[in-house]
Amino acid sequence: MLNPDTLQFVERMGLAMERLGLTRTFGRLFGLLLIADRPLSLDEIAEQLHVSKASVSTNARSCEQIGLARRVGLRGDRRDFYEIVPGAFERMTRRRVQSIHEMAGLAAEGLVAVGDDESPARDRLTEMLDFYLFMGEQVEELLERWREVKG
Amino acid sequence: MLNPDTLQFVERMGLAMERLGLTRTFGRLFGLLLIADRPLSLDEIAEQLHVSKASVSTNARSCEQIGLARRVGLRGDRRDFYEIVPGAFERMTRRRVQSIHEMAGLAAEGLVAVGDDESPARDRLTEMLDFYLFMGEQVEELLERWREVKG
DNA sequence: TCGCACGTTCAGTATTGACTAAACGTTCTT
DNA sequence: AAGAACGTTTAGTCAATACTGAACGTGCGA
Repeated sequence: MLNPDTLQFVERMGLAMERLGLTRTFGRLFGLLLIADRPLSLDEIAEQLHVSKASVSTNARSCEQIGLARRVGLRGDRRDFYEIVPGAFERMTRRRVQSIHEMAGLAAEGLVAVGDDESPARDRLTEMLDFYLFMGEQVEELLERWREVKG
Repeated sequence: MLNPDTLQFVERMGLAMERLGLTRTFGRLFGLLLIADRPLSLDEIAEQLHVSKASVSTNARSCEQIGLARRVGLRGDRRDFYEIVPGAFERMTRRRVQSIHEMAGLAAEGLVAVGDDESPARDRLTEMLDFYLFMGEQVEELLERWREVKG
């Protein structure tokens, strides 16, 4: 059973993830794995979260595919156990950097669409392109620096 | 009428925004205002986007409240016209930096929940806290730098 | 003062999508 | 070989929510 503090942590992680465009259950799963002191099986997760095993199965797998969690085996047990991978947060952030690059790409597309003539639209799109190119590049650098120190 | 390129731009912006947790119509509205060479009225937007004026009204207002667009008046016209505010992308990014700080806060909360004993969970949460503190601080600095150069 | 133009709001609708229960396939165990 | 334990898949349900049409309030203009 989870104590009140961890329970609140799990719940808040659910809400936070929801705000990031993911689902609440996914966030809760991620939070649960974070505060677990050992890898958890599907049934354990389902019980703690009060959701069906089917839901846990899909969510855990997508969590794995995104690169935030991984399956591990425990000797003498043929169940799948899940745990958070080291550097999961870095991974998560890299995913978000993708959207920065996407915005830069969109800006370039927009510049083509508005043509070469000077216009407020062109100015805005130029600002957009500059901003996201700058941000994309710099955040990548931040991740590099982090990796050097901690990785 | 919109040419095919701008139409595609608007549509892709809709999809991109959707991926960021906002709605498609909101994204399309934002995209339309971006490539417009003058402020647009509610009816104009509704016509271009093929959505009801009611939907445009709410979306445009939320766009304004977020700080991405603003209303402007045109002489001899009592309609509301909307345009993108300068620095809208910076604003948008600042909103996303919020979630970084939130994650740092969650990590701190998690550390309290797991207690002082050494454990994998504690290690993970410590890594989480360090990472998001680092990122939050550094990205703020990036925005400062951008503002110095461009703002 | 009426009528019109405009923006907002509200109830209703439709769509999306996450979750559940049950069936299924597979792999161990006895 | 039969049965149990697991994970996955799928059809179906349910809730959330964005959008629509219509009514409403407001202020301008004739």
